[in-house]
Amino acid sequence: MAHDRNTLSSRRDEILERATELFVASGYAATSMSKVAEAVGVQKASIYHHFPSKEALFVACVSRGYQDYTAALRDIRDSALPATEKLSRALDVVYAALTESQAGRMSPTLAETARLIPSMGKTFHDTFIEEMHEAMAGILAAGMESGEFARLDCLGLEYLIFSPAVDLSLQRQMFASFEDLEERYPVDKVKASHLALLLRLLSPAA
Amino acid sequence: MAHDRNTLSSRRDEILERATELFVASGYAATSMSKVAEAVGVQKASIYHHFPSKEALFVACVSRGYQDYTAALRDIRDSALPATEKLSRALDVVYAALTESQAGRMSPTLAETARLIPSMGKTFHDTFIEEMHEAMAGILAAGMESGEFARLDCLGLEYLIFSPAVDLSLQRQMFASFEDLEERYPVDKVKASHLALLLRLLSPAA
DNA sequence: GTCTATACTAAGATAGAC
DNA sequence: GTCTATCTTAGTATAGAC
Repeated sequence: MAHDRNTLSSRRDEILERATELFVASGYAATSMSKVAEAVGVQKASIYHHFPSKEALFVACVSRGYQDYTAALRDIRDSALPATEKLSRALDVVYAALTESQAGRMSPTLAETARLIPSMGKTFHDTFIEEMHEAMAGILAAGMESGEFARLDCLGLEYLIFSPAVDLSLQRQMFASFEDLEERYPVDKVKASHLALLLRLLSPAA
Repeated sequence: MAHDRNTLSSRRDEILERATELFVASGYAATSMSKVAEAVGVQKASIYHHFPSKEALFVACVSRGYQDYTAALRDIRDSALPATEKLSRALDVVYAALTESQAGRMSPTLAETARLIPSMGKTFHDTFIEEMHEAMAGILAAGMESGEFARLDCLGLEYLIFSPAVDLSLQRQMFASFEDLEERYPVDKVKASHLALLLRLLSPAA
């Protein structure tokens, strides 16, 4: 909220960076404050000078990293593009957020942590899920209004749009150790197939 | 593989039952062997007489509970029903497996554990995901063959079928503490909307 | 703001009596 | 097969010097 004077400047940012890497790699429980300290190259007690608890550190790690994506989705919604183009670009953002970003690659950890730390779940829901769904709903509504999309039930429709990316993100993490990960869970192929099917479904011709 | 003489008979089964409840409620890391022992009403050392490690106990908990659903899906595939009816019943099974069963309600825990215990991930993938996808692929192929379904790209299609249920299961667990959980993430409504959209998408008329 | 040192707790697991 | 007792390790977090 105050200091973006330098890039990855302060010790605090350095801790967030290393801690995020560890949470992504090993999950919440298996990431100890000792390991974070070791990765940063300071003593454990120093971490506690910057963050009051492990929980607070984790929340801080998750909070950075989604804003860019929600903002990008809102920009698409507010653009003057054709609805099909909006949808295509929106899918790009959703898949990027869930499979490329560090926060997205924490999906299993996030899911598991959200219920154990209710405040975590609430924050994540309000600042990411709600934001993304709202922007996507706007894109769909505009397309239906203009006649570019068929008028369909939006409840299931939003699941058809978001869930494949969520599921793919999850499976890529769950089975990250598989040798044939990229053949079995290929982001670009799934996204392309997904988009084609959505456009067929949304086509007003039928 | 050997003993289904009585229902929930042995001490071993009792341990599995209580441990599963705890894993569902608190996740893997927060469920200690002490708590399992306490829930069963025995000493911790006794648990180790039945299971060599916490990891083995967890694997055993997950392994029981999915077989019924994969079998049910195969039965639907092998039935003589119309393709649309098969799909409808298949969705019932998928949503039940993911939102009603104890194993399904472990979805965040399972996701987080699968990558930390690669053997877990492999087992889960081979005995559940692969089985479910194979049966569903059979249902779709038969429908396309008979002309009841349009011939569509099966990669994205399988995501459109499974992922909404996966996502819903996940969110219901992540946000289980929300007061408006049932209004926000209603299983029956989502399932119905999901099915209607799938039938539209698969309609060969277009 | 970082260090050393340590308090405190609890985990997974084992030994050996009964 | 269950118990009591214990080993070993490691975690989160804090106190207080520098």
